[in-house]
This record gives sequence, C-alpha cells and structure tokens, in this order.
Amino acid sequence: MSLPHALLGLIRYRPATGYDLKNTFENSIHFFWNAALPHIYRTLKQMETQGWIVSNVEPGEGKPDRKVYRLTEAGEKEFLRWLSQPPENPEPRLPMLVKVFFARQMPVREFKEHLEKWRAHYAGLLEKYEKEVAAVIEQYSLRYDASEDACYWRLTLDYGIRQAKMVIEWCDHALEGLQTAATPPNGLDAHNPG
Amino acid sequence: MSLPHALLGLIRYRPATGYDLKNTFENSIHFFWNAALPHIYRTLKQMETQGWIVSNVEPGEGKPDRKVYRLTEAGEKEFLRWLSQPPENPEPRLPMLVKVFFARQMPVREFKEHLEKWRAHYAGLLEKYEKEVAAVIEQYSLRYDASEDACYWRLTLDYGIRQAKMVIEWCDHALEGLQTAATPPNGLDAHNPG
DNA sequence: TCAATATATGTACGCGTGTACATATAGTCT
DNA sequence: AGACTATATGTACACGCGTACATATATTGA
Repeated sequence: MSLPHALLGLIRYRPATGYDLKNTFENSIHFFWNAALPHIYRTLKQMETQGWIVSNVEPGEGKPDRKVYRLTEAGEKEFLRWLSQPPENPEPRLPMLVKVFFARQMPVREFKEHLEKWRAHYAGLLEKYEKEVAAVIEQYSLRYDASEDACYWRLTLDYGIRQAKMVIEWCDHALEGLQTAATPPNGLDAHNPG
Repeated sequence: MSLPHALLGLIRYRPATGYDLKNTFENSIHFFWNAALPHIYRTLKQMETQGWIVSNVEPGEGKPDRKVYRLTEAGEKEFLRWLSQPPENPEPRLPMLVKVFFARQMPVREFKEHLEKWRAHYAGLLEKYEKEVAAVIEQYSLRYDASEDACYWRLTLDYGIRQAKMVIEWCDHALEGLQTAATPPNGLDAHNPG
C-alpha cells in the first residue's frame, strides 16, 4: 500500500496535522489514491509507532489543539527507499467492465444508458482535470516555489487526462457498435420499443 | 463489490464448482477484477446463505467430491437487478502515480528506469490481450455457441487494449520530456554520471 | 434562533480480501 | 523413489479501509 509513503512525502514538504494532510490530499494524490480522514489519522499513528514521524502538540487559541507531525531521519530514509523500489503494477478493479462482460443479459437500451453515464462521468473528470486541477498545480507551484516538483505533478495530471479521453473514446466506439447492430435478433428488449 | 455478481453471472451460464469458477475467472474477468480461490469459496458460501445459489455435492470417482452450485430464482433476480443498477465508477488506485507525484525526490536515472519497467509491463499486457485473450474469446464463443455474448467480451478486451496503449504512450511522452530536460539544475543524480 | 460548515481530533465496527496453511487423491516427470 | 502438478475443498489470521459515531469550538447563513 502507498498511503504511509504518500503521507511521508507530503510531510517531507513541510510538517502537517492529519487535517492539513487531508486537505492537501484532496487537491492532489486524491485523484489516483483514496484516503478518508479516519484512515489518515490511523496511518499517522502507525507511522509514529514505527518511528518514521514524530508529533508535537501545538495548543490552539480558541480552536482545537494541532498535533503537528514531522519527519524523522528514519522516515526520510524509508521514503527514499520506497521511491527507489521497483514499481508496483496496479491490479485492475473495474466494476463497470464486469457489467459490460455480462451486458448480453440486459436490454440494449439499458446498456446504452450505462455507457452514456460513464461517458458523462469521464467527460466531467476531463473538464475538472483540464481546468481546476491544472490551476491548482500552478498555484502550489508558485506558492511553495516548487516548479521542479510541478513537472512531475503535471505528469500525473497528463495521465488522468489521457485516461479520461481513452474511456470517452471507448464509450463512443461501443455506442457506435450498438447503433449499427440495432436490435439484436434475440429481441431481448422487444418489450421496450422506441 | 462485484465478486458475488460476477460469480452469479458465471454460474448462470452453467452450474459450476468453486474450482471451475476460478479457472473461468482466470480466462476472463480476472483481467478487470481480481479473485483468489479462498475468496471465491468464501463468497459462494455467503451467496448460498443469502439464497442466491444452491449446492449439490457430486461424489468424485477417485478425485475429490465436487460441490456444484447452481442459480436459484432469487439469484437470477438479484443478478438482473445488479445489471440494471446505475454504474459504479472506479475509484482510482494507481500506486505508480503516487511515485510519479514525488519523483522530483529521486534521481532522474532511477525514475527513467521505473518508466521503462511500466512501459514493458503494459507492452507485455498488450501482446497478451491481442494474442491470447482474443483467442480465448473466440474459443469460448465457439465452444458454447455464445457469439452474442462474445461481442461484449470483445468490448472489455478492447478497453484493455486501449488502456495498455494509453499507458505506453504516456510513458513515451514522459521519457521524451525527461530527455529534453536532461539533468536538472539541482543535479540530484550528479553522483551517478553516465 | 437554529442549522450548517470549518477546524481539529479521534474511536468502534465490520467488510473485503490477500497470504499462509491444512487435507486428500492421481498422474507425470526426473 | 521422490518431487511436482492438477484436481478439489476449505480454515485461520491479519491488514486495509470505509462508514458511522463521539467531541469541542467558532463562524456564517437562513
């Protein structure tokens, strides 16, 4: 799993609380790795036990106390070790393709609706990537003087854009194929004309 | 989660044991949804408890007994309900992109090696898809007279092919970008020339 | 005034799932 | 003769992670 190392990498930029990390996560790594708040807190605790980070409670004025974590030398070492590690290939987990696999068993009209929903979802993602996310990267790059890092952030964004475009093209291709096939001879959706 | 419904769909084609299902899985759904043997047995037991399937032990001659599962009416109903359900969008989980995000922190040479390994992995997948998997689909299509289903199986294969090609192109794009940038001014890998 | 939201920290529970282990038979290869 | 592979069924354990819940303060909007 990548979460501890993702957090290690973010804390390495600058010390942070669990809440801080959640916010940073939502603007970046969130797009290719999930993490809910309770999960982040839990992982931070484990990481402290392992000696990768240490915490320091800063009393909050009016607001709740802030438990700020920073990297230890062991954490730094572990992070770099993980980075140099040979790549882990993602194991595919695409629930939508499971439905496609069995789509013969559903009315064609319904399957088309599914395809159109997927298309819309990825079209929305694509727009978000090209507008919001691209802007956030430039923001962070300027705010923290991180133009060197930003090159790599843009690479992850580029992956997302290509992925979204690929799915959109695949949906269009699938919809075209269904159009020419029209109603299949078995007449599965004959009871739903039009 | 999709596993119970994937199994429901496979058992619907014809009654099967856990072991049968594992083999069928490896030739099909395996490419977009994972399932190990213990997981399949566990899930079958849960599905029987829910009344979606029933088992029938066939004594094996010489070989171990076969516990053959077949669909109930409730299982049939649940499967079709799941199929018609609005699509679940995959939550991205791409450990390799997490490394890309922090790649500024590693020597460029090492990052290039990572990219080349990813490229090789997806090139291998692409070849497997275009040769083996395409052939397996035609085999199943003929053996079980399932040319109608095969259209949809080919759609999932087409997705895999597009995905693999996309990642390969992204890797090439990234490698090009690193080539022109040459060694970055910070000289992170200056201690490793050549 | 009441509700919602942001800041900030967590605990408890349970599900999904991966890895390792246990068991038994038959055939094949070295 | 011994090792390995295929057939066939599972159990046990542990980890990752998502959901719901608990707590406390300050500000904003209806």
